Amino acid sequence: MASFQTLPGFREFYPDALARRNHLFRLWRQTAHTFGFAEYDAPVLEPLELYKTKSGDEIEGQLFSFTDKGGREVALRPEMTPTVCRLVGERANALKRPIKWFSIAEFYRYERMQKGRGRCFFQFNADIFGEPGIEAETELIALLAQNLCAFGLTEQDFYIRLSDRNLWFFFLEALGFDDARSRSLLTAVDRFEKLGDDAFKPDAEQYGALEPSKQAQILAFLGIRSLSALEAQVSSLGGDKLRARLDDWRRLLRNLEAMGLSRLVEVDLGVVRGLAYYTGFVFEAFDRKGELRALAGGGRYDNLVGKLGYAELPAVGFAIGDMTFALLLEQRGLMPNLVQAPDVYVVIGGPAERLAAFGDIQALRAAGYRVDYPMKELAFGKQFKAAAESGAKLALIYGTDELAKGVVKVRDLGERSEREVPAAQLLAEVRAFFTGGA
RNA sequence: GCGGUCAUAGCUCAGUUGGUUAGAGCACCAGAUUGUGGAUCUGGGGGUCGCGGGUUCGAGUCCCGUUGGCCGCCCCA
Repeated sequence: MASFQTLPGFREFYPDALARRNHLFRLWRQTAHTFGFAEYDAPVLEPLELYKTKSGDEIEGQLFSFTDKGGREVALRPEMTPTVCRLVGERANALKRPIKWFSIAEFYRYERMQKGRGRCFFQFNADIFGEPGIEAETELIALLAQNLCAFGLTEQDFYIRLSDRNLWFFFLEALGFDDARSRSLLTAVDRFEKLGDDAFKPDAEQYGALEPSKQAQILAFLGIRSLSALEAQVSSLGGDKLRARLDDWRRLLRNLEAMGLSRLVEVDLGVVRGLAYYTGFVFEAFDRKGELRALAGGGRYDNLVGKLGYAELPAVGFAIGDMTFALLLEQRGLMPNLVQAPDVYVVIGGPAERLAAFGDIQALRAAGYRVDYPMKELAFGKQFKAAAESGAKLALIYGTDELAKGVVKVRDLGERSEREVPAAQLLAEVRAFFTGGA
């Protein structure tokens, strides 16, 4: 046996696996269209600098990057956000607002394999550009929810945690921290769920120990799980920025409630989402059981288009990864059986009958029916077996008798009934079966 | 990058204290079966036991290395 292996972390899609993948893509694409998002695509290979500009030089260690034959430093795309920012930035003045775009694409990261994470994966990405208000967040959170619900997932299977980096900064400012210290504390907040109090150690080492009362306030803020608790804690601090931001929260949650999404969305200020190019609301979808890594994540990133050298343009976006999502669907028994069955299987008596059948086979295929037939001469018994195994609804029988009479025998494989149809009426008969039937 | 664990047919696995030519089920192919159904029976193909080295009269089995999978840590845009 040849000894070529698939590269580590890469995936092959045999027909059954590709059928499952396509099932995800089909519903995601369909859902995005119902929300009025337009699909785009872009290069798999980009200048390395694009990602360094967005995420910093350290990012290179996690990229598939190399120097091409023209001496260019390039990388396989690890995410879509910088690319879509470039696409929009280039034509920002010519695009109708709001700009609502989505894509389904493959990404590459040079990382260690883990459950729900490989070196290549697909993501559904959706972004709205040009809308600074919470209307954009409303639309995207609704799209995220529907993109999961479309598969039969409910509030028992997943939920969306909603947080806000602005609110955190305003809050920490009100507690008397400057911007740098606030960032450090946010890192601690981000890790608190995993590390507990140890999460604050790096901050304390750099800036000195945190006053216990302030840490208590931060932890209380982190623990907020409802709008009313949020209002209570913010009102005690006062401050115009906080009050205005709280109003954004009220309006966003009211929108989501009106859309019937309250059960799916939870206030959770523990979500800050790692590398901080986010500038406002952030949200992540998780499975309810908490067994899997994040299903989806996103948020507002108003500075990124400008940072890449274009005119400032507000933006919100999120992505859903295919691996964790497929795991969840399979766990919940929501991955349908996706066998590709023909509509019609043709049973052929011999070489002369085969030639007669070919004309009809082509005509039926041209009319849009899935038609299959045995490639070799086979006994009738075997052909009917093959017809049954294929999953076809209908068998067409071309035998010596039928040919002599100028008819085709049409057998309903479900009901095990059959009748003879004049050859000229075959297409009409098949059409009647599939439109009138079921 | 670090740690744990595993690797025998396309898949799931068995393989005795190291002992002839490495097995089963499923799947695949063919026949029984040249005019009617997913069954059954019979037969067949498919393995340098992940790869390399070592110990031994003898290694799928023991030892070392390596590659890869899985799980976790770091990271997670």
